[in-house]
Amino acid sequence: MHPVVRKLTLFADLTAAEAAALETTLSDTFEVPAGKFVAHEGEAPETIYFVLSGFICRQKTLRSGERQTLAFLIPGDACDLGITILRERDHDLYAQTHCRLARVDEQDYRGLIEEFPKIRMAFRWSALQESSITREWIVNIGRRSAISRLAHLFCELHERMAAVGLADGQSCALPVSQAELADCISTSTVHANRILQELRARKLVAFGDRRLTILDLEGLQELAEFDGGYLHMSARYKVTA
Amino acid sequence: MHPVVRKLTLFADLTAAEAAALETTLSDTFEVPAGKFVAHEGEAPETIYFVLSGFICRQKTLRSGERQTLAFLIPGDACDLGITILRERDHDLYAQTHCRLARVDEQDYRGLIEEFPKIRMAFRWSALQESSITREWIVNIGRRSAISRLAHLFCELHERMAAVGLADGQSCALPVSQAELADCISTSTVHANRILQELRARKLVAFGDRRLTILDLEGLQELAEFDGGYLHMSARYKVTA
DNA sequence: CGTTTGATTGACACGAGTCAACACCAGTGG
DNA sequence: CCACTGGTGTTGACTCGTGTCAATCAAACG
Repeated sequence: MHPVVRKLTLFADLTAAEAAALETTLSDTFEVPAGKFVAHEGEAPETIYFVLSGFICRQKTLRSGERQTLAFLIPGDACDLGITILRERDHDLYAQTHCRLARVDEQDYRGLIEEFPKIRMAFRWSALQESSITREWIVNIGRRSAISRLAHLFCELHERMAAVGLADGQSCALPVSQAELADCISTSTVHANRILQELRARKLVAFGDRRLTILDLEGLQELAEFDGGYLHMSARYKVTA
Repeated sequence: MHPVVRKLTLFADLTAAEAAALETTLSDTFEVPAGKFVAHEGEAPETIYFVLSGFICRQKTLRSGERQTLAFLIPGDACDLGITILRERDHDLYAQTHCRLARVDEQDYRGLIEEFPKIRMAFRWSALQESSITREWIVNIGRRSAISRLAHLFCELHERMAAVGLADGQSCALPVSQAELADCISTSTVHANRILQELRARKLVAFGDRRLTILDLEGLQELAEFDGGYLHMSARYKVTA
């Protein structure tokens, strides 16, 4: 199934017609090699992007050169709906891995959601979910210990990957270096390494070879104080009408 | 001028008809005493709120009882546009001060933005601004020292207050205890106190009596590495058509 | 007036950053 | 085929920013 269809299906069942229209709108795709920026802070946003495969990071870089990752965008995620009304981007989009993206211009997007209100609702849900995740990152970075932060990040990413069918049991792709994990949880690289070793030593996760495997989900969630409610992915939200 | 009109005017000049329609839609107002929760995590969101006066905080509380503030909502700010499609709120809304809010239900909001596309655009801008602020908080908490964090928070709040006409020169209301500042910048109360004293000693700000006064804006911004671009408030964005 | 809330201060502990070195591996070019 | 390179992971030693605990003080309040 198309990754974006799969994602939106978490909120609402789409008809064949809706899915087809969505795929048509997303037909202008392109690839980005790992390590490239898709867009830079300060640029004028021209189009909306959707992630079809690979990992995209939102991030900012400080004057000191330190980086802070703001979000992971995984296949199915929309990227900056509605942003075209802004004059400048406020952060960078970075291709963590080789990615395939779809480029959609505002007109086509508008046309799509006007014709299919359920798709509009689903995108609205997706945007609310992203806001919620961003807020949870504030809590994570602000109030949890480094080891809990990393545990929480792992819980979130695995749950999101699983939700769009990209997890293999308790394992999913996570093609991220330890330095990049550190940029997510706001620690130094060295400390991220030590924390990761601690998680391994506690037999909570295995991480390496660009994959994350959760060995003890309950233990990990307990350590992270993870409650997936903020992801708003429970089937209860489903709109079928 | 009505605070919400004032806020949206930062993005687009509203006609008299648009302003009037907006005010009509926002006519169902109510008050909340300081210290009360407007809404709790886990509740089903029924309506959208708008802040007419006072300060509202988004926040989450951890099991340990520690709190993390996620955002300040000041007069003119919309609160959770579109949230009614979610099953549960993912965080609390807390009245920092005595507040006057407007309650708008989804139908009325929908009607308003369908009739006035410019208002829809302006709310969209407002939502994008809030997302951007949330991301900047991640950078702030994650990558800046405690003193820079507090300086940055002060820069942001003053600029936002000034933008909606609620600053008196370099001074604005900031009815927040030091413990609450600590909840914003993710430090302990004790450390927030020491940091604040440091800012005072450096003659950068005066803070007390529920007011913030910036004594040296350049120095404060320098310390905070503050660049207001992320607020997307430059007049360049104005839509007059 | 007691009581309470918020601000302030000092002493001490500890989590996390920094710096530096080293191991490992995949390329890459001679 | 081997030396060289750069990126990534790992480790140890040391430093320092912040948290914690506890006490004191001021102002607000019933």
